[in-house]
Amino acid sequence: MSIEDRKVREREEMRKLILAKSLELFLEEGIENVTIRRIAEKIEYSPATVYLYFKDKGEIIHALHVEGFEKLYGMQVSLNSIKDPVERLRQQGRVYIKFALENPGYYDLMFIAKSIAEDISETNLWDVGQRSYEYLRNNVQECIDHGYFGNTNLDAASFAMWSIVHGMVSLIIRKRCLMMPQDKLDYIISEGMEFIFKGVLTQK
Amino acid sequence: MSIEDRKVREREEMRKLILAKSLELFLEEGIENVTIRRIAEKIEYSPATVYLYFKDKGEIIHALHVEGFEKLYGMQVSLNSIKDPVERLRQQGRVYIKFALENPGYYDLMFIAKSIAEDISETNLWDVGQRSYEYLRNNVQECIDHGYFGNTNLDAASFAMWSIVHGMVSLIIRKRCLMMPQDKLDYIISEGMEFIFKGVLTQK
Amino acid sequence: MSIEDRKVREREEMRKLILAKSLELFLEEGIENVTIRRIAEKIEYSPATVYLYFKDKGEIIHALHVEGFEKLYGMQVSLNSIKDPVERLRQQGRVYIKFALENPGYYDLMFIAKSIAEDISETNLWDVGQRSYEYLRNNVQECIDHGYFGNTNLDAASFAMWSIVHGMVSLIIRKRCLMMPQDKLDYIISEGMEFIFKGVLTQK
Amino acid sequence: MSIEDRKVREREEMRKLILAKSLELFLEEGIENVTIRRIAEKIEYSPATVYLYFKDKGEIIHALHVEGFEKLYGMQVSLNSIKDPVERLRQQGRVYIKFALENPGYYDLMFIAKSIAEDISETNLWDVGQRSYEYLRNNVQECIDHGYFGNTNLDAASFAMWSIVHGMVSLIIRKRCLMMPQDKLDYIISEGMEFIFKGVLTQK
DNA sequence: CATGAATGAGAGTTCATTCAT
DNA sequence: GATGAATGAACTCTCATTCAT
Repeated sequence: MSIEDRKVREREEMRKLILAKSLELFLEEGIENVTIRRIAEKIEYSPATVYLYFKDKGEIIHALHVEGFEKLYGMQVSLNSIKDPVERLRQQGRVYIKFALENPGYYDLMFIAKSIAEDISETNLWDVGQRSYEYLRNNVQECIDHGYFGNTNLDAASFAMWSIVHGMVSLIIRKRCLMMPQDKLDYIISEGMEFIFKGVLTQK
Repeated sequence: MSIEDRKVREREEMRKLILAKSLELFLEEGIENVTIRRIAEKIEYSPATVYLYFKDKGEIIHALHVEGFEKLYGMQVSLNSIKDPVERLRQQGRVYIKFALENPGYYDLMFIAKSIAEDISETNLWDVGQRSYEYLRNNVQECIDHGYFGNTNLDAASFAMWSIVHGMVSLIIRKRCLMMPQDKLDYIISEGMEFIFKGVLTQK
Repeated sequence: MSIEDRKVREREEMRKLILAKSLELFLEEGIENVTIRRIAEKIEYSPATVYLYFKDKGEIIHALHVEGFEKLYGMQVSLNSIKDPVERLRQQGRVYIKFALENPGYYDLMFIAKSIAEDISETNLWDVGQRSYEYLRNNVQECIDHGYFGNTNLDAASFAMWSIVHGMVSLIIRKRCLMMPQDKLDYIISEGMEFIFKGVLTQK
Repeated sequence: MSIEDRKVREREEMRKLILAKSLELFLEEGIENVTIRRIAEKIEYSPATVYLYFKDKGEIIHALHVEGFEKLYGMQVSLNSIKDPVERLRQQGRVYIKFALENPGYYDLMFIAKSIAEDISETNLWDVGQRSYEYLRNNVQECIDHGYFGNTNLDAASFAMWSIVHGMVSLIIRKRCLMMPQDKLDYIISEGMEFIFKGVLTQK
């Protein structure tokens, strides 16, 4: 039994290694420019070896996708303990941005990259992504229930809240903010968030 | 003279045809998957013919880029006549979204696509893109001058306003909103915008 | 009649222009890297125009070939007035080297370039080249008749004399002498020639 | 171990096959007309396979270059045992000609072909070629030291000796001697060499 | 398990050449 | 006479993928 265990474990470690290095490459080179060859080089195995662990390039991307969504969801639920729905929503925004800027490779794959999008509807991939949106939506509902946000439509408010954070991080990740003072980006982000937040909160 | 005129016109039309079809391809296949060969197929000419009108693939992308920014800027300045800076800003948001959703190919290239970003800083390409951001920033400044937006930092507010519209359209263009009722997207967008807008306006 | 004359003359001038510029290109870029496009650019006409004056690239090369041989032969016969066959041979060598180093484009084409060689046997191209060799051979025969060169075989001596000059200039033209002091090349050449010449002359 | 050995051997054999066939092509078609595709066809593999053994076309040419110079140098040093510098020089000439006519592909690449020449000075490629010339130069110096060759300049004599052999073989390799009786070429060469040699030796 | 070897397909690009105007 | 437009064929090189070992 223990031999088999070890093999399973080793196999799992190899998969993780491949995924980790692939993610690095995605970020460095852009998703379309990542080749099996380059991944193989990075893990210091032959290209053929990669195929022993993943059916093809698509499967690697898919796996990273799932990982990313799980990581994000994990960060989200860690805020469950915050009772006040408004404060929790604020922190949700903060944590979302944190996740994106600390894991731009994952974020790119999950919310920006193109080639993936088509497959999402075909596979059950979105299920796992869906959870995060539901989570946000529930949070917004709670805020509404507590009397904040005026009489806003739930979906509209949820989408708006998602859009503001996604807008910020995706502009940064895709390098459309190079004209801004890079050392003040953190400040601009949090002030901007607060600017939006203060506004939507005061709605009666 | 008219013969020469015709030739110039035909040449210009061919360039436009190539650009138009290229843009379609960018949207359908993603920027990295657009090849000279595919463009040639789409316009029903040989690959070599494309090179008679554009030096290389980069020039095609660059041309589309410039076109897109000019189109957007044109739509922006068309709102100059609106006196009230707040109303103008609101309409700016609306027109930005309209541009993006009606020209997803251009928008993708300009604000989402990856491979382009690096070259932007090198060429004077960004100059023309810069204008649009400056335009927004000036509009926000005017709003602040008129006493709206409280004591918000200019850059933070500008970035936030840009982020909200970019967030919305980029999530839609990159197909991350497929779980939402597609027929209600327009409603969700405008309600969402209004939700944000009402909030930021009331700030003292 | 004079109109036709003018046309013929103009045509001839155009051919000369094409040939001259082609020759420049051969030298600069290497014979294989000369393209009709580049020739066209240099004469500031369209590529199609070149085809009005020459059937194809091969014909241009062929024409230059003939020109070159005629030029060389002209320089050779200009030494006819020298009575002493030995002195005449010495000057022949000098003039051959002079021709090669002053017209490296022609020389390359005539005696070094590859792609030409095959066609030589097929066409009557060699006839004109042949003359020059015959000329040398006759000169050597005269020297032998005058008692120089000992009892050497005519063909062997002729070939040797040709080889020494060809060896020198072809090593230089094809850049195999870059390790030598370039400013002393002229000296090395003439001293080397004299070294050989003095030797062969003294043979009884 | 023997499996690995075999693989190394097979790899080496493949490299040799590619080099050998490339050399044939250089000779047949001229260096500019040798394409990866043609090489691939000749070895009956796909073009991509060639890239498994050589980084690019340049590397193939470079490898052949080095091989050629080493082969020639090897033949030169094999004459070290000859004590008499004059006799050694005579044999040097003979062996140089032998090398060239038995390995016209190598020789062409090393001393005639064009496109290579430029790179020579840039890389350390010439170092290895340089040796051969130094070898000749030293031999000439020895002859001078022994009182032969009169008061000739060292460089002039060396260059002349090199030119005579290079002239002969390059005229033959580049097919400029088709008008001579091909079956007597060997005789013409050796008689011609002797004609020159006898002469330069008798100089006091 | 790991891989070296191999390849078909396809990328961007350039060329000599033709032809209608 | 001159040319703009067009193209088929060829180029170098890279990639995802397979398979025998």
